[in-house]
Amino acid sequence: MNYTLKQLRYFAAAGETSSVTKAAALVHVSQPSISAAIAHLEQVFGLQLFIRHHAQGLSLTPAGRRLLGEAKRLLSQAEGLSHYASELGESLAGQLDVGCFTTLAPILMPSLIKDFCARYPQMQIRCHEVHHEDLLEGLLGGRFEVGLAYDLNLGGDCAFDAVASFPPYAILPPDHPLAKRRELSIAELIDEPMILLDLPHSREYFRSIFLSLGLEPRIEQRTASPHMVRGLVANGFGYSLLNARLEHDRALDGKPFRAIPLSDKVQPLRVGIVMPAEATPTRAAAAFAKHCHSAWARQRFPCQAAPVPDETLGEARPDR
Amino acid sequence: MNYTLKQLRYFAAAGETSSVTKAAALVHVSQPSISAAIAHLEQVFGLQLFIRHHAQGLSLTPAGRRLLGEAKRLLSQAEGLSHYASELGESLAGQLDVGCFTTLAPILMPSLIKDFCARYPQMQIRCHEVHHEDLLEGLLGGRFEVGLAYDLNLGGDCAFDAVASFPPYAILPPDHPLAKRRELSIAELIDEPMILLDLPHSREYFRSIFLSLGLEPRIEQRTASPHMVRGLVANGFGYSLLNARLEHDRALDGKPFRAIPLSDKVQPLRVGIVMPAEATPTRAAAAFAKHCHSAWARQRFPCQAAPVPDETLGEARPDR
DNA sequence: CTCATGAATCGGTTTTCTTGATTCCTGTGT
DNA sequence: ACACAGGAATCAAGAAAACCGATTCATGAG
Repeated sequence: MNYTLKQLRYFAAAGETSSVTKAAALVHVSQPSISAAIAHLEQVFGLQLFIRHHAQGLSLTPAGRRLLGEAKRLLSQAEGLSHYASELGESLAGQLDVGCFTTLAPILMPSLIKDFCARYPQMQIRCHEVHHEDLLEGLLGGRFEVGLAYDLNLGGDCAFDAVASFPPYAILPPDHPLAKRRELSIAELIDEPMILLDLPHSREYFRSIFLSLGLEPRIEQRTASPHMVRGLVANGFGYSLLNARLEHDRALDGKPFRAIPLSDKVQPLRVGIVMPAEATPTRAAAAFAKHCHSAWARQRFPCQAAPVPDETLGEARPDR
Repeated sequence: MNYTLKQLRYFAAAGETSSVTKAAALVHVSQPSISAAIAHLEQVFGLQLFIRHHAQGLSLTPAGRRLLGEAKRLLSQAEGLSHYASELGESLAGQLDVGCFTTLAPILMPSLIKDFCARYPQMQIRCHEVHHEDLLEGLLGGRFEVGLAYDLNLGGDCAFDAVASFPPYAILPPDHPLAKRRELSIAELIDEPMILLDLPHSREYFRSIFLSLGLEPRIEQRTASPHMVRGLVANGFGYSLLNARLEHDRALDGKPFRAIPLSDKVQPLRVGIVMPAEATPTRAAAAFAKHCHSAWARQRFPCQAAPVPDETLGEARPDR
């Protein structure tokens, strides 16, 4: 058997007023309740808290007086916990853990974080660069509150809130015969050797693009790194398709390549906020999501993605 | 509406096991109880603590994880309070406030405190020198836990536990004709001028001694200070009766006097432990009371009082 | 001696806690 | 594809407790 915060509260009231009746008035409760609470505490502590003066109120015993201080301290800490909890839910202060798809992170997050923290100086964002599976697992496992990723293959557990759309574009070696074109169709490239960005989900995405046109690419090389793709293309191994575009069209080894929009109507890759489907987001998480939307609307990112058209926005969004 | 320590306990268990069922087993309670507690906390905090994986347990949200730490801290503090309370009641450590009748204090308390603290090194005694009324008020008002005083006129609110008895003795100027006697009867002194120790209760006590013999003293001077009484006697103003005896029979001005036992069968003044009647004493208080008894039995005090004979011991003692 | 005050006690009522049973969902093994 | 096991939510019912109004009891004041 143990005691209750409520009993402590009643005890503290009685200790401060030296009267059961006054304490009852103070905490808006009947006099027997106070009496019972004190009796209960005295029983579980095996300790006399008050000495009763029959028609003259109470006074604390020395032990009771010492306990009163501790009790009040505990009560205020309990109240502090309550405050802390609501702060966690409502305030725009503290730490927000964001999981971001690896290749997207260095392109998007720095300016997002910078602007977000400028707007909410009390907040600090910790960005975790993870792969798709880790992102989902981390979101569901509570390591992150928000994720930023492509909408490939999210399970039903996570809701995707599209923010920007990345149409695929072709990249070619600068000396390629088609490299001067303003736009290209996939059909024109189909016989060229292709470098495939071979990541768990991107694989299937690019495959679906070719399938939708009834074509089959001639895959020359496959690599899991976008930088490697650019390097191979810049060094003349073939063409490739990518979605995220860098500010300057150069591979990491400094060799240039050409990026050319596609004329085909193909499904763009969408980037958006990912959150656990049924979880009610924290105010901070919601603010971050909103910030992503407005950041995209306000300024174009170096990656040059188009804002998501209105009719495709916000689907699969959690309803609270 | 507010939360409960029990709910926090259930939440902590769930947070640590990441499972409602395991938590239920951990705290020996049914699974719906855990579920309900979590739901309640989430409601009052307006904050999602867990995300539920339908057939796969729970995991904490970031907010929940942060709250878990605070919750566990609060819980351990609550437990600490409980421990502290039982310590207060049971342990022989900490502070014990003793109220002692003013004139008795410098005679009795120093060695009592010294021996008590030697036996219980964790304890420290604070001695308050007070008058009779203040002693009773302080005991009932909770300023002291134990009192040491004469048994004069305690109200029914306080119980007296006799420890030692002080038979009255006469003091005379050294050049008085009767000063060389080994003992005296009051009848022999009755025509001499008397110095009365005129304190609230002692007054009536000395009066009752004379009344019981059918005599009336010839009161020459009255003073509220025992030291003053001795000074007046030593300077030849008359005789007096006192109870507490000093180690050396000299007034504060250095003048000697003579102390002579009385041959009359008069009621001695008893000294004892005073405690609120209905209060259950702290272990420390009980230990102090016991210590007083054994100290008296073991050694004679400078005041030369006799130990209380068994048959008069312990009357009006609280029954628990 | 009566009255006012204040705490304890007592029954009855309402609220909350707790629990077993059930349902619902998901992952797994056949 | 299917049954099945594991696990959380839900439900209804019963138990415990908290709460309250009324009463009682003890004390101090007038």
